[in-house]
Amino acid sequence: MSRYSPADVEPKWQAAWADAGTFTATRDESRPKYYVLEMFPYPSGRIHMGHVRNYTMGDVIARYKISTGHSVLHPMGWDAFGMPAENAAIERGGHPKDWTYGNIADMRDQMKPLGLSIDWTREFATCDPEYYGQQQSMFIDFMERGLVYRKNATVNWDPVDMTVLANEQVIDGKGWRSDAPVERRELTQWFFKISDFSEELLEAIDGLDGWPAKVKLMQSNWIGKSRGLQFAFERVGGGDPIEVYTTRPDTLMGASFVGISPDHPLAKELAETNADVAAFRTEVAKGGTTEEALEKAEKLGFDTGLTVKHPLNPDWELPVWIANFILMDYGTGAIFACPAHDQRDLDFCRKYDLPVIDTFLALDDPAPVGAEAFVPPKSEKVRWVDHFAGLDVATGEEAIDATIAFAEAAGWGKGVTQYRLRDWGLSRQRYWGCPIPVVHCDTCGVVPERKENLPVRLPDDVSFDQPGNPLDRHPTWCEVPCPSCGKPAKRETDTMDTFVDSSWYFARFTAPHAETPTNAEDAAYWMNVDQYIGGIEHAILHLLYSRFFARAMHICGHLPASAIEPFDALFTQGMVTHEIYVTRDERDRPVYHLPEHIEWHESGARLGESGAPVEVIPSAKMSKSKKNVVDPVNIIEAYGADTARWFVLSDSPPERDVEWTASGAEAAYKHLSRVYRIASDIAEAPQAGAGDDDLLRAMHKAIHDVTMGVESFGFNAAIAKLYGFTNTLAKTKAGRDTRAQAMRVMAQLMAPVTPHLSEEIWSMLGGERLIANAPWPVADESYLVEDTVTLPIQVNGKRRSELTVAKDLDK
RNA sequence: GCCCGCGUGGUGGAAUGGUAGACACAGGGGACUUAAAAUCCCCAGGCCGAAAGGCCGUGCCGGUUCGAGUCCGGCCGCGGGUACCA
Repeated sequence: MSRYSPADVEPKWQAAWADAGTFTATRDESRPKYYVLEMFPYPSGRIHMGHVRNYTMGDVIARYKISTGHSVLHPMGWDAFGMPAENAAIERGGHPKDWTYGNIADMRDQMKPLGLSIDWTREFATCDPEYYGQQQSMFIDFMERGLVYRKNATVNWDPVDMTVLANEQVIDGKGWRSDAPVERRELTQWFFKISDFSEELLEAIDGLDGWPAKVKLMQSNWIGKSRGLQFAFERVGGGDPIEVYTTRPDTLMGASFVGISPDHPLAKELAETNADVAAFRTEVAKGGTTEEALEKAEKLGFDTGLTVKHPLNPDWELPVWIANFILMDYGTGAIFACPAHDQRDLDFCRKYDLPVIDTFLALDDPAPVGAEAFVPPKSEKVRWVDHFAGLDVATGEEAIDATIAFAEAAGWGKGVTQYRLRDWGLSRQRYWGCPIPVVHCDTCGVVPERKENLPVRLPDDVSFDQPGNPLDRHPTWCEVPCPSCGKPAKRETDTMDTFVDSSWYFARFTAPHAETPTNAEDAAYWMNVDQYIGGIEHAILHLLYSRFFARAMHICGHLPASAIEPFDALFTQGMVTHEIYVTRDERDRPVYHLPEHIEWHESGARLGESGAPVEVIPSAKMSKSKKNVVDPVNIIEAYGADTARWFVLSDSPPERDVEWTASGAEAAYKHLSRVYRIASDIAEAPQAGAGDDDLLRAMHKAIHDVTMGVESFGFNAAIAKLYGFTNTLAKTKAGRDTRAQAMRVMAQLMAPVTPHLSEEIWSMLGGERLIANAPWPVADESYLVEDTVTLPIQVNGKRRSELTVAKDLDK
């Protein structure tokens, strides 16, 4: 009997699939199509366990769908633009292009031994000019349809390096290289008008039946529809009134002050003549631009000395403050504060000794405000002590509606629907991205490049020896004739956010070599993606941008109306996590270390090289920056791809995070070896022996359970059933033919997960052609019916005994 | 801060509101072997008990229910996102 040897078996069957063209996707109108897609990888250079888990899941689905008669599209590509390539060029020299394409070649080499059912003829990278040229063409289409525009936006500014920083490059409010405190600065940037689609994107969430509820909820909250009251406070002593927006107009009688954003036009105007205002604006411009940084920053205020009149009582004057927690991007950039009913407002008023009007809404009687604000519940009834809108006892919702109606009737305010969703800023002041195909002309203004001049290619001759965007410093690349008037003009040097690249790649896979972004027939046949699989970390941005892009592409004629929701079903796999190992450098900044460089001693974890003690941080998402990554290549070399595939699916439910530990791969290998050994024994057994109903019953149960598992992403449960079926098959006294039949079914049920081993067993036991093309087995229902049922006997909800009875009492 | 998840033996986990811990890993015991590896068999939530059996047990506190790991409310801990990481 031969030993199971993946090193011999796996390449053999990969060659057989390639010869047979088993995974080449073909448009075949006679068969139902199935498009399965995993979120494509960033070419970091090494595949990791998260990739193996992600692509194995997609592969299980793809292979299962092939065996159930579908024409399957299962492509792979590379999300190849982005910062790490530039960082590599800065740190180690070389060119981002060489680094990226080298990484792609390396990763492809690591991925192919996994035996994935990928149609490699459709592979592309987003940094291929053939891809980003089509993207530039669509950008121009979007411009023509008013889906793109320019406006000012805030960026992280490193005042020492004189460059824009990504949020990731801001560490504790300081630039990662310069260590200088970061400032917020306004810059003219390109935007997609995703906010025009707020309502549509929100409403359509309801129809996404194949999406996880949590993702739909996150997207809804992100779009953040709210109804509120917009009205103006008249200035005492004249001047432009201050427009405010509030979602809690029912608290208007508790107003304490009017607050404006530091970026509000009035604040900017005051800063021109008042040095203190200017100094305050500079002070609060410190720090990064993330919502988290803004929310967590100390709440700071500045009294402008201006006052406004309360809309319901002209004698009631409120002070106007500039406050750093008010965002210019949301609402009107101005609010009124009600300390009695909002904790943040209360904290602010206590800090700056502003008036606090005692509770005028209460569950029972009005009570003086202490340290905690009473937030009126939206759905519970509350006594409305002030009767200005004709209310007595009402819910918050009713009070809000009544106040809006009251204001509208009186003519001093109007109900307004607001969305939290902001337009998508796509400008990046970086080299390694898709160039924005426009030209700045002194005469004609901003002019799109002519389509016949696309792609606008990135120049190869750039240097990364100084901070900032090398395109800005390029001596000739920027100098172009105006596409409109032909006079000398300047090319746009901003490149696109890499989210643009990943917002339509799924459509490009349907016709990766087309001369236009998509091809109508191919898009009509293959779209939508039937099953999309990827990490939960993309629940909001990538998926929302893709939903927007599909709509914009439809408007421009690049996708059919049926494809505006491009992903029929979404599965968010959990992440592969690992402990993080850290030491500190001389400036007490963290230095991360790979797991393979750590040694474990009695005293704890130590660095292998120096023996320095290592701080162990609890398991978190595997990431390059934290270096808590494990290389699957070692496992594939030691045990084979099938073992790695089996292992990543067997131990944890696919939607949950899994912490990688070294143990387990060995066990998976032992199990696959055992299955192979049992199959070999059967193949060599004499042609004799009786049938066995128990074995057939177990076989049909396994078909049923595994099919259910594969269809519902219960891969770990399906594998547990296969363990059980293996135990049954190992112990059975059934004859050779029945055992062979059962083992062929076992091979088929395992084939989506362990395709190489399954092919080997299939051929060993007389299966015809390739198992990859064999039709999926169907469970015979008559074998699934149990004759008896066991009933628990419970007394007061506690199990006391059990009773086994025949199901059919007549028997 | 805000939004969204998750929390079950030593470990990964299983369990349409109905016998908690399937299936594995690690561990213990045994068989085979000159020996080891490999393989096969058995044990195994905690506590008490020789056993039969009993009590406790799904992060914590409370609630709904004949019955809660599962549903509801409030905490605690961990993770993801937070618009320039991808």
